[in-house]
Amino acid sequence: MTLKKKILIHDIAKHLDVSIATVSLVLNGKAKEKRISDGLAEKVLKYVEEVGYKPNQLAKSLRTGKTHVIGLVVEDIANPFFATIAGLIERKALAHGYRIIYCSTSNDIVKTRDILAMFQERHVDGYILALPDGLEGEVSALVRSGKPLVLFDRVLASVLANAVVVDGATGTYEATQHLLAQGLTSVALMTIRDGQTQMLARRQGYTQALREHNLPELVEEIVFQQNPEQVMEQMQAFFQAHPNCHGVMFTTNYLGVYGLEVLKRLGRRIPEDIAVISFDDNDLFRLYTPPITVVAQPMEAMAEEIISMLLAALNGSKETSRMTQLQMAPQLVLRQSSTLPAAATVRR
Amino acid sequence: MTLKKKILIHDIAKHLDVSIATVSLVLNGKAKEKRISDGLAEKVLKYVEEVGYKPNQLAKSLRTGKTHVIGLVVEDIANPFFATIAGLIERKALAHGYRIIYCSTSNDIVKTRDILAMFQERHVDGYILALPDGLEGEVSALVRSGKPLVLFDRVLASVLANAVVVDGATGTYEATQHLLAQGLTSVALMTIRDGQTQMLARRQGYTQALREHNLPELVEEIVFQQNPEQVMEQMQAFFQAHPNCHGVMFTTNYLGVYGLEVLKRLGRRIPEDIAVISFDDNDLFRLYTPPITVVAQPMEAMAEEIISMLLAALNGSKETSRMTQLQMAPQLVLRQSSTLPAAATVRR
DNA sequence: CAAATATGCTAAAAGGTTTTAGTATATTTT
DNA sequence: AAAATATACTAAAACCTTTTAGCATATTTG
Repeated sequence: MTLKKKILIHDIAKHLDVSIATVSLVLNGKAKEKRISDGLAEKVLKYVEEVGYKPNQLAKSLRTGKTHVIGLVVEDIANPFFATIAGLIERKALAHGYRIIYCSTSNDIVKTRDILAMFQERHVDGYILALPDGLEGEVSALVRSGKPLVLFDRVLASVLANAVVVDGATGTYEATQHLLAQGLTSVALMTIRDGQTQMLARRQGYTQALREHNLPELVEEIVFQQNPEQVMEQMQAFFQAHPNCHGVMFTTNYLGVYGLEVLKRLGRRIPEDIAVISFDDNDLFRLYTPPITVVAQPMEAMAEEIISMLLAALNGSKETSRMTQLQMAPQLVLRQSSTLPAAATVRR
Repeated sequence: MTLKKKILIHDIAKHLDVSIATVSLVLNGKAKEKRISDGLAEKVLKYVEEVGYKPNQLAKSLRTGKTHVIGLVVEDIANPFFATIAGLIERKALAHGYRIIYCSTSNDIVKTRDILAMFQERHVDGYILALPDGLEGEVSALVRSGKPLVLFDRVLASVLANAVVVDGATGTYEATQHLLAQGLTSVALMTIRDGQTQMLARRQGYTQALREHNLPELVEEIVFQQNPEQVMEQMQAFFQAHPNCHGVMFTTNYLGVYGLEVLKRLGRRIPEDIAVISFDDNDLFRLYTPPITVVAQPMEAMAEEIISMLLAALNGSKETSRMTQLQMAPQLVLRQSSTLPAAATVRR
């Protein structure tokens, strides 16, 4: 039960009767470069191993300015989309020696501003960000400062930065086409009232598809940051007000979940009474009765791209830094919820 | 676009023509204690505010040994249970000025050992841990070292530490009773092959209920860390081998999800052919057809207890430290999946 | 053989803060 | 009026590294 005092680089140096600098250089792989003899380097390494010395990361960070920590900002870690992407990012980051410190924004601008300031204070080496609208200034400043940074899921209107997003417009366009091709004439879009770019893109794909069929749009914007019951009430009112709407597309996973609950309460059969498609895939959609057609995002590939983009920025020279904007293709996963029984195909 | 150099405490002191110590003391609220005059204190505060000086957290941490970071270890951040609890913990921690740095263990002992070492290196102030078995030594050492620490979800057999867990035995006991009360005579338990304490408790509750009814156990242990397809194959084989099993209980959310998929593939009707209950609640279970009866854990309350327990340890004196083990009651949420149609009640 | 270069290592500064022990003056007590 | 105490600060050590500039000594070059 010996309260053994934390061992320091100084102790190593003393014991081996060399200077602190020597130990440090060896430990940081600069022995060759700084002409420490192989014999001595080996001796240092051996003793360090023996006593299990680990440099104090705080002191190291203070001196080098590097923390090997990546700040990850998501909308809500409890949201399956973000939880999944966070899990994947974490794993890949860890494999490259980086840790993740994360925060959820709840899409609250003030809270997010605080989070960014906090990350900065903590000297994170890089940022992976899915931000609410309204932080253009902060992010621009960050980019200008040369901090490695990757936006994902959504970008900020006026900010030029590295980004990995999904081509939501094409996703919803194809999904809407799929519904219209079956003869539906009244397809609604359930989205959120918010300027987030990914939501705008998803809406645009829907709009384009309807326009090509000369059909009117039917968009319901869910007021943001209500509690679940309020959201569902709004949806319920919408569906009741539009009994002739026989198809609906939800622009994000939690809207889809709420929507399913509402349709269930209303006793609407899927797809007989109303065809359903949601953005984002998850267990619920896959296993629901009937299984829900979704526009799935390529989670694994996105995580991979995000991390490698960030690593490139982390390792790259400040001077050569170029912004990369990557748009990935989503995948329409057809399931029963959007496939009308043959009889119905013509009816509407 | 001025590349303004980071302002330091030294700059503040110089500009106000006082010592660095004075500025530091004022900033840390020790002006009164150290008898800095009100006038000067105010002047310092004003100027600091004016130039927006923020102390370097690394330097501060190096000096004080406090980082205001909490290390959170979960099994898998993409698992809804852990994602939800993580989200709640994050919010509450933030409200108290603590940040979260998290890692997923995948129940891998070696990986977890690394994570703990990493947290230590990063000087986290406290730990919130849901660990795989086999790290008794590490955690004991951590506890002995006096580091604030709270285990949750599961404890470690031989380790005495703060902990917040759910009374899983009672949860499954009541759930099983509920099934047996309806006349079922063959109820299976689908659990994982692993010594995690929460799983053992859940199994025990099931065992006790069956014993009271003089019925034989029917336990299938899913081999850990297979891929989804393998898990489902194992389950499928089990259900096929036990056609007379008319009730099943899953001991954790992802087993439940896999189970539903398998039962669907097999065309078994719920609850007519087989009644289903799962541990943990989530959107899928709530909205499934039929809705799935669950043993729900009190997420919000657990998060609250975890954080307040950790904060108590963080603020408490080293000397007075007492271990608290808290067991919370889960809630059996009855839904259709476990309620047999009247006709069936007697049949079996 | 002197000068130049290579080799092998180290002293000390730097990174930015907190905190202890102490100093100088002002005030109170005896 | 001397001694004791209170007041208002500050100098410098401490936290633990990394890294630059430089110092001996050994080797090579001209």
